[in-house]
Amino acid sequence: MSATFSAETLPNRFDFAAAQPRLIAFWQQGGYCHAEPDPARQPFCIVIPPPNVTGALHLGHALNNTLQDVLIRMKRMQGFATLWMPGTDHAGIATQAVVEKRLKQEENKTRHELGREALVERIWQWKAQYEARIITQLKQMGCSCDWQRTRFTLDDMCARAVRATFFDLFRKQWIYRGKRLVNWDTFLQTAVSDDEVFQETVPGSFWHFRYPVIDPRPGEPRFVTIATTRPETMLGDTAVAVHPDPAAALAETETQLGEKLAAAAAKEQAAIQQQLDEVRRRREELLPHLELLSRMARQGRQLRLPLLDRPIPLVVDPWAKPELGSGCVKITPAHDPNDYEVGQRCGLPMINILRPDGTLNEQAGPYQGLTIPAARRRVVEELERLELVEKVEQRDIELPHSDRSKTPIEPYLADQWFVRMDQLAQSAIDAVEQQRVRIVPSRYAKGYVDWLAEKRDWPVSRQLWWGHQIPVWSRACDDPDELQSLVEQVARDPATLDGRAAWQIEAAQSPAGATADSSGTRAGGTLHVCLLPEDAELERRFESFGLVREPDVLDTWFSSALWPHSTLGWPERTPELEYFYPTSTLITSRDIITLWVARMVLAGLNNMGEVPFREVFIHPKILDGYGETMSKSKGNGVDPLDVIDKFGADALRYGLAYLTTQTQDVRMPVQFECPHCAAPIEQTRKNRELPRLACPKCRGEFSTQWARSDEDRALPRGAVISERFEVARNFCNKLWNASRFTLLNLEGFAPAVVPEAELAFEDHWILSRLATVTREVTESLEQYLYAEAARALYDFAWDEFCSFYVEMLKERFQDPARRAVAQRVVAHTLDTLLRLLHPLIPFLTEEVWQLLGRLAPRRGLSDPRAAAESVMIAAWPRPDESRRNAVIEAQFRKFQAALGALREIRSGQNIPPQQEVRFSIRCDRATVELLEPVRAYFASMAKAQPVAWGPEVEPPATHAAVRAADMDVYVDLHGLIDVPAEIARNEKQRERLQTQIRGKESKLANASFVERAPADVVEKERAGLAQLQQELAATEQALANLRKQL
RNA sequence: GGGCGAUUGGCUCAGCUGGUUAGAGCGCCGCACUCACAUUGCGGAGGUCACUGGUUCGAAUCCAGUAUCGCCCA
Repeated sequence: MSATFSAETLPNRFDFAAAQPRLIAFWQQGGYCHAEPDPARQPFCIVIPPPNVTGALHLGHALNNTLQDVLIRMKRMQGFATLWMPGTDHAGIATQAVVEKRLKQEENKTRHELGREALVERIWQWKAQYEARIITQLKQMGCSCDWQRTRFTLDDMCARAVRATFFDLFRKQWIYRGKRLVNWDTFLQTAVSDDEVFQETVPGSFWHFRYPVIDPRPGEPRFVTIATTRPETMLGDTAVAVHPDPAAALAETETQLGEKLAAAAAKEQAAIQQQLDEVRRRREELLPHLELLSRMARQGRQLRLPLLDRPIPLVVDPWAKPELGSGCVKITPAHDPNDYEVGQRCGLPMINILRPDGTLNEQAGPYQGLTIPAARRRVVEELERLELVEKVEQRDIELPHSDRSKTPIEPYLADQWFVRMDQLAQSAIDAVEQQRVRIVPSRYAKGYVDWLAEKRDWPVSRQLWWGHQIPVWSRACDDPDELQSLVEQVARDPATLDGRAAWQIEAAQSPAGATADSSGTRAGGTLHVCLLPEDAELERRFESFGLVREPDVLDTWFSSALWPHSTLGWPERTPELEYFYPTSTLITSRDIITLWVARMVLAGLNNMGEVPFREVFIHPKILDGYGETMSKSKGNGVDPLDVIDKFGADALRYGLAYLTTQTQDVRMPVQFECPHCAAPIEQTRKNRELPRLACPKCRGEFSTQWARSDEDRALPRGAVISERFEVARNFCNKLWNASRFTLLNLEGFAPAVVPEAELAFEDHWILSRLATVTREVTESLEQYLYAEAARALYDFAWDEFCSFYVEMLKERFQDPARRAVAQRVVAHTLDTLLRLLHPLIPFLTEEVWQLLGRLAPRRGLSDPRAAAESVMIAAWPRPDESRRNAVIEAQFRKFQAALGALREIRSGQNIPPQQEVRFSIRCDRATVELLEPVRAYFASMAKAQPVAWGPEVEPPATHAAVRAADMDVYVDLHGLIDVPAEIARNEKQRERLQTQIRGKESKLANASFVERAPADVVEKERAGLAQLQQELAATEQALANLRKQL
């Protein structure tokens, strides 16, 4: 092992590509990431938001996991028993969708052709592939998860927790089955939740149809007109509604519009006035007609549904808006959410006309078997033939689409399992309102509480094959006696008696809420049995009773909701669960506060009786340069591995943390990188969708993620990266080189206690600054202020440690008398800086830590001791308050100001860098005291030799002057002066001073300012003014002198 | 329609509880490669802090409204 380094053995760039895999292995070998319950220490635990196995991780995940790792690494260094629980999510619908899509593309098969078992097998293969990739990505980012504990939401451990939870809720009757209108994805043939639906405006038609009145009486209309955007749904109509009191409704609308008009801005008034006129016109022309229809409805009059010739009632319901369309509305309870509610209120039958695959069923009569678009065309054609089409309008329609398949959603009446939310939601609201769970930033608590307060029952069944199959076996019995005997049989089964099985009865639908096919009256009901253990024999026994297992699986969020306790072993009371639960912090992005965070809280409270985590930190989202969210489907996604390849994992992490402020989303312009010449090519909305691009620099062609054809795929791939990481990469490199310089100068290092008296001025300064930065960084990270921590370290490491302290060391290292102390202080300073930076840039800091350990295995100022074998387990620095010294820091700022003045003059006078200048400073005695010890640094840092300093210093005959921090710095320009340049510089200076003086003068001329502002503020202004006036006089003098030399 | 957030130099962002000459990085201009680092150093130019009112002696900062953008919920 070499004990010294040379410039040859230490490269001048940090070779992250070589270091990363080596250090990952080193950490793994050390077992530093593994956590066991340890009663001697405090626990600190984070569960990872499990990335879903649909695809690889993108930059958003990189951000999310970086923030977790930063916190985990700091807490580990602070001495907590630290567990970061990793894992992935099966993401039922999303993953099944991608595998099905691929099956269709590559083999032109549907899942039904393949069969349940084979499809699930394929999805497992997909999962294995992506889980491995995700974990590789996390490891390469440096995530210090406890990999031994890696979980998957569909593994046996999670499955037990899911089953136990479902069983518990079922037994409490908090889970039930019911018919509900669901968002049906006809492509995937499953219900999707409201959260998986997005609205999209598409051009469509608005058809006005006439339905004949049955046996109209004299004076009554022969037809009622309704309008629809979905003509085929008329086959499922079970009523037409009219408002119960159209006059009142119109009056109400008119009042509202009147108020709006009075309050509206001028440019909006015309539009509102037009609406108002329209309402008034309607009251004139349409109201009598609507009132007639309303009376007819109350008399129980009926209409004839065309095409199917079914009599349907005219009903009254406030859903029919007199101010819109004809004022009447067709009611299709089984295929429209609003109509469903009307159906419930009016006790209408609900006729389902759809099959799961989106074709029409037997209820559609002659249209049976047609797809929705075909049925729509036929219905319109035939109504036209019957002359029942009044008119067709073209208009834009907001249509719900499935987020998963991107196809239109059909509202559809289906059996679904629900979790009753009233009590569960309330418990989760209380937890946040009572601050047992603290959400940071706190503004996000509002959305959480508002969402839960709706207490909408949670539909948890999904018509999928990939997921936790619902552990319920059911049998419908029309005959009440048969049901009774079945119940008795189940109730006396040993499994029921010993609590492994539970049952409930779903009453047969009453006619009002009846299903479409309820032709006969079912007086019985359906028995549901839930089995707790996964036990084939038990299942067979219950199946022998005629019970059939529910084919549906559970919503993915059902298993994710259990994540904080299921991963720790629940329902078993494992030592891990006892020790680490409740976990400490959850770090996630805002879009899943309701979907996931809220559900974890209520599930944790239900299962554990305790919240799942104490704090939730909500971090920003990463947007591209256009402010759009990044996603692979848009083509603006960035793969963290591409960033790691180009800039290194540390740069990725540091860059992300640097951008994590409390209020802003992260905007990150994205570039392609030409694989031929490495030129960055700005990504645009246009080029990001192309399969191949040509580099504008070298003309070379390359492929993108969209490459499909063999020809495109043969081209080299252009990575998608962001130059925003350059800043972080440069910072890492700067730090590497400062470390390199230190290492190259530590030869002969001998640890020893450094007495206060031996410390140089700059040592006191850097140690004071170090103590301050230590405190700032610790406090910032503990409050999730990542950007602040990163900035504090950036500024300290670059502008103070590198630009001043290391520069000053150059001088000291040449002096054998001062060398040893300098070595001890810099070793200690670097040591502390590495520890502070380690959570952000683990690789570089570990690499340097190891190198430093070879030269300075024992280090420290007051108590030199052996360094930890890895910085990862070194103690987190504690701010040494006794080192903080405001006087020293103020003095140092004076030195910096003097140096700045010299550099400014040098640059303004175009003095060549090699040319030494002589200077003097007029200043008070105290300043002389501090300048004396730093005398030598003026030569090394500004190539300037001090001639004199003190109160009596007079400027040389030919000079340039700068006033800074109560000092007049004079550079002797004898033989060097560029008079016009100096005049220009002074004129600019004069102008600046005059502006500032005018500002202060007018402020002080304001009587109320002088009277009402605090005395110290006024005094400060006066002093400032005097100062400026003095500077101005000096500048004027200098200008006069210079002009004489022209 | 409701809620939340944003709007600061060409770009990306700081600026906490009102008093600063409004800062940083990138980009730009000038100078400099011999001793840690050109992924660097030194200097410089560039902003009436979206708009309109209000509070105040004083507003980028507090309040109200407007506009634009983004997200969430209907």
